[in-house]
Amino acid sequence: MEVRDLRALLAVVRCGSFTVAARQLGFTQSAVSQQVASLEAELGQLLVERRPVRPTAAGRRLAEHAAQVLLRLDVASSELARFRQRPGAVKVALSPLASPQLLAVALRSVRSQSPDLKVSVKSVVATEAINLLASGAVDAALVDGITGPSEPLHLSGTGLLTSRWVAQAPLVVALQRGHPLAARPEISLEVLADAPWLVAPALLEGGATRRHQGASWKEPVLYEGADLGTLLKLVGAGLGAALLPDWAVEGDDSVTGAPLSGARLVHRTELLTLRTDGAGQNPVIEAVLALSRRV
Amino acid sequence: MEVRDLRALLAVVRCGSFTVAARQLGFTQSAVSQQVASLEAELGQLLVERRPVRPTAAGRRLAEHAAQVLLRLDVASSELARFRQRPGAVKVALSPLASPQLLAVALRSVRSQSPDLKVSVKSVVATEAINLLASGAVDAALVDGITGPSEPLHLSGTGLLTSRWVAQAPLVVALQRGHPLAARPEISLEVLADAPWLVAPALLEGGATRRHQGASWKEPVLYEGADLGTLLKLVGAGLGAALLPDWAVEGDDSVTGAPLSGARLVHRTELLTLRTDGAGQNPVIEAVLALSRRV
DNA sequence: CGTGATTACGGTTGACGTAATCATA
DNA sequence: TATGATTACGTCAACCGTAATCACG
Repeated sequence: MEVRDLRALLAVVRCGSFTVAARQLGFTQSAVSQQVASLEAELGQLLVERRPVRPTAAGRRLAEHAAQVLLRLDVASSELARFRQRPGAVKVALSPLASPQLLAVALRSVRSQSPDLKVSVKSVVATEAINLLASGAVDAALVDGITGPSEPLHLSGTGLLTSRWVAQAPLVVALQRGHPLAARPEISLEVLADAPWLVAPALLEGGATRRHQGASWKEPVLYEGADLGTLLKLVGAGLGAALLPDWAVEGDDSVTGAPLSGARLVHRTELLTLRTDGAGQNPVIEAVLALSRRV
Repeated sequence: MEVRDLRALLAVVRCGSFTVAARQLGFTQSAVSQQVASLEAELGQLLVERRPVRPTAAGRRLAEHAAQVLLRLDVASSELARFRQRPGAVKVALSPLASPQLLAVALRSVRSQSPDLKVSVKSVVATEAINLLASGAVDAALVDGITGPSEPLHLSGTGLLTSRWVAQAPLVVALQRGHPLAARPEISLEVLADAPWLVAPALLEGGATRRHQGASWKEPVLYEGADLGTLLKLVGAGLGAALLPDWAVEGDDSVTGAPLSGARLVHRTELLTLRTDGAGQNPVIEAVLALSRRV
């Protein structure tokens, strides 16, 4: 089981083609074919069907393992690179609803203390943050999501990274102002079962909510963007209800937020970093943590 | 980053010697030296100090990653091997206090339904079970431990394996019969802070208890064996108190179990298996799960 | 037939082992 | 000085690319 072969398998499974996988990897089609064949020989079974190129059950499973192995190798090499050189610049990834206030205040305090430090912030979808950390493109990531009050956010690559809880906010059901349900002091998800529903996976991963809503729920309207203002306008226009952290609905007059009852869910943002194990910590991380402790 | 090199690094770190690492791996000393050197060149930093051979901070961290990567590769190859051949025999690992009753009943029912199936059971320390599963030496493992009522057992290799909750029992404080504290209806851990304490890591991993007992606790007496009878005799002889599942103290007349209060902890056993994703399930696993659902 | 995967084959690379060298307890 | 890691170097395996072949749409 060579790393190279696993990388080839993963690329082939993802691309659905030896040719384009080879292009991606910088090999010839022939080489990739041999690499996959070598895996198949070693394991004694077919991993991808050819013409059309489609993974077998075994191949699909091995590809999952391969993805995790390669991710960990990336994380390892990023971590080790960080052992070498102390950071002169700090890059932070930020998912759309990840308490930007917190980061803003932290950055201000960092700027005042060490003005020569280069700081850059990059906005990303939550699930992308792990890859950025793994590849070393960012030093830390503030990501957010919906979970139970004492559950961690479960992101795919967790365990490799350290995640620290940084902020937590109650969830509200965002409704068009004047909506009949908005009068209630609290709303349970069951009440909304038949209401139209807006889902914005790029803005806020609602993994936990999927589990809470039964099969009886309507197919939600999908908003593929990551812009909060647009989503609020859609809600305000009566297209549907959305689940958001309470502070997110403050800005828009056409939308009201009704507290959620029943479903024990919260909005949380966590700070993800590579495990650097002491030794020369990142000033931005320190500042964010100091703030979150005070809040 | 080659798998071979990572394996070499890990062996060197574990053995504290290039020579014996090489013997373990079936290489010459020279080869291992070159493999580690190759890693060091690639990462641009020293991973192990020589004379004496000791990992640097970076090396230690990389070795941790390496261990996880190699474990996952083992799991992958075991899983894939299982895709090939349907099992004619079933091997189960069992940690010392992992509800043996459950397995016994399950095995009886399996024997009656398919008498031609070879079944073997192997007793192991809980932490060893993962390696056995990964190497393919066993098909399933019943492991137990102490955690919170809704927390999973956190074992190092989890995430690679599927773990299913199979049984749960209240924890009791095992005390010498006639012990002054035994008269109480319930005992909190705080009350026992100054009492002598018996810890048996091979018998029952008390990971969670470590967190619950403050620094003020006495250094516990260590019992290195994995034999419940012996531990109970030690308790009965007044050597100290021990934390055990309630059914474990039934057998011995010199010991009583007092229910635990305050600390929200339980004893749980979980069934660990490779992810086989449907397709030809293991009859023993099915039987154990069927039983646990009934209980 | 044409696109795309496999197989055949040669060149080059690089990994391991032997043996000599070096360093440290 | 002896044990044990590194370095030098030759050999051999294997990996990749080119090119021919094969198979499926």
